[in-house]
Amino acid sequence: MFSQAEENYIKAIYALDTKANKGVSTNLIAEKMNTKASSVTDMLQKLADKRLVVYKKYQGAQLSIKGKKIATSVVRKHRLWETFLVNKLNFSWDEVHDIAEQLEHVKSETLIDKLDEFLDYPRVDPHGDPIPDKNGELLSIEKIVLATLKVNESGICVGVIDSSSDFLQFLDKQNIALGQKITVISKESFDDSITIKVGNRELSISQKIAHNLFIKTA
Amino acid sequence: MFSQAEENYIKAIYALDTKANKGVSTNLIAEKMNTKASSVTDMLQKLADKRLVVYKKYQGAQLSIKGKKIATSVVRKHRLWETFLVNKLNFSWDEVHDIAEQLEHVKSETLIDKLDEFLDYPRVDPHGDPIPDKNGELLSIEKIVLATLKVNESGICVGVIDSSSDFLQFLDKQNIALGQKITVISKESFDDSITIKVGNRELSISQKIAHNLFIKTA
DNA sequence: AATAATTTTTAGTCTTATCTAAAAAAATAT
DNA sequence: ATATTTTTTTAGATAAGACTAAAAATTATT
Ligand SMILES: [Mn+2]
Ligand SMILES: [Mn+2]
Ligand SMILES: [Mn+2]
Ligand SMILES: [Mn+2]
Repeated sequence: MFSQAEENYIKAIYALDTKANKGVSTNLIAEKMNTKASSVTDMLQKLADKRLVVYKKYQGAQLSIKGKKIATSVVRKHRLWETFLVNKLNFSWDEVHDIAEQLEHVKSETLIDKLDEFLDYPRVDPHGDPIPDKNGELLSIEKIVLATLKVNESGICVGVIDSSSDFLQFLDKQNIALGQKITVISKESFDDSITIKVGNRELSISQKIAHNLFIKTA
Repeated sequence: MFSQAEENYIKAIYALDTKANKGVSTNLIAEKMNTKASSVTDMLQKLADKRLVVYKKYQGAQLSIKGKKIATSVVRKHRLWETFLVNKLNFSWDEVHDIAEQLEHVKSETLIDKLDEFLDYPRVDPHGDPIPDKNGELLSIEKIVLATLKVNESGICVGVIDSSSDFLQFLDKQNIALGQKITVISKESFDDSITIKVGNRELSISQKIAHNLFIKTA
């Protein structure tokens, strides 16, 4: 069994590990986890001893097969709990992250299996992120960033990149939600803002926002 | 906020605190928590510093008002989660204790309020134990131990004292469950066993079992 | 290629929660 | 009233996980 601290580090490495065959840097992990680089080094050595991570001094960390299994299992728990909180307990999508951050560490295989069943095997969480199945597999829907859509193109909003409370509440205020059709009306080159149609409303959003929404095109 | 360790100690003291105005002894707490007496002394000193416990050397510990509030709030969480696990996730009553032992430490007022609502404000948990309300109040149903019933008397089974897996599974096997009517048919003085009628079956139970079942008489 | 800046690691501390062994106090027995 | 036994506390260690400050390695700049 692994400690909450270990699970959190592994999850962070999993989330930061983008480019293949390159270790995730100590500083990146430290920033993500709000700790100091020295603490990260300590933990990486411990995780390496346990073969959860491949780590060589000054070369960052990569998850081992075993480490990756733990990562997906924690992510699975996190996203299932978020789904529970929103779908069953009527939390809104901007309130659930911190609670799921705790619930994801509860130890019980059966619990998660039963929760999965209770929720009717959801494939995505309230933020549009895929939920790994029991074997760690997750379906990857092809989705693109809204900013890349051209004028007159449209698609369905299927996810957010930034899932901070602030951003999610902003989307609520603008009545932008997952599942909605979004059409690009025009693009302003002088400030990179975009005018979109959501439902029957037109609104103008900034470049930054357009870069934080995932769209699925037909 | 309090650590899991602190919450567990407080809960243990709460559970062991029976006779008024007498501190709970160090050894009793140690036994309940599977730790050593010296660890308990350490923690009692810490809890006393934080005014959660009234503690004088060699005189055991008593919860302060503040300590009692924490205790009932943790018990409330424990029992609500147990209820969730049994009523919503279809766990059986002998499987939920260890999971609730973890879930009870998740920090979020709102979470527990919403869970309470989702469960429709249950008053007792799957083992018949009362669930404290938001203010820490718990309804005390008058219930007596089955062993004290006289021949021909009857009542409804409303709780268990021992809630170990072993005992609960034994009850399942005998088809004894909460809510059932139990009538005492006869008592054997040579081994203190009792013959009872449950539903339409008669069965003989030992003294020990009769001392671990709560009955509510009309 | 040498120097400067940045990143990462090491060394040493701290806190929490545990333990063992020994000392002290309280309770029990003679 | 002593002596013995039991309970409780203290003293000293250990492990996990964090921190600061300093040293070492790497990367970037001239
Ligand atoms: Mn977490
Ligand atoms: Mn999410
Ligand atoms: Mn607990
Ligand atoms: Mn219970």
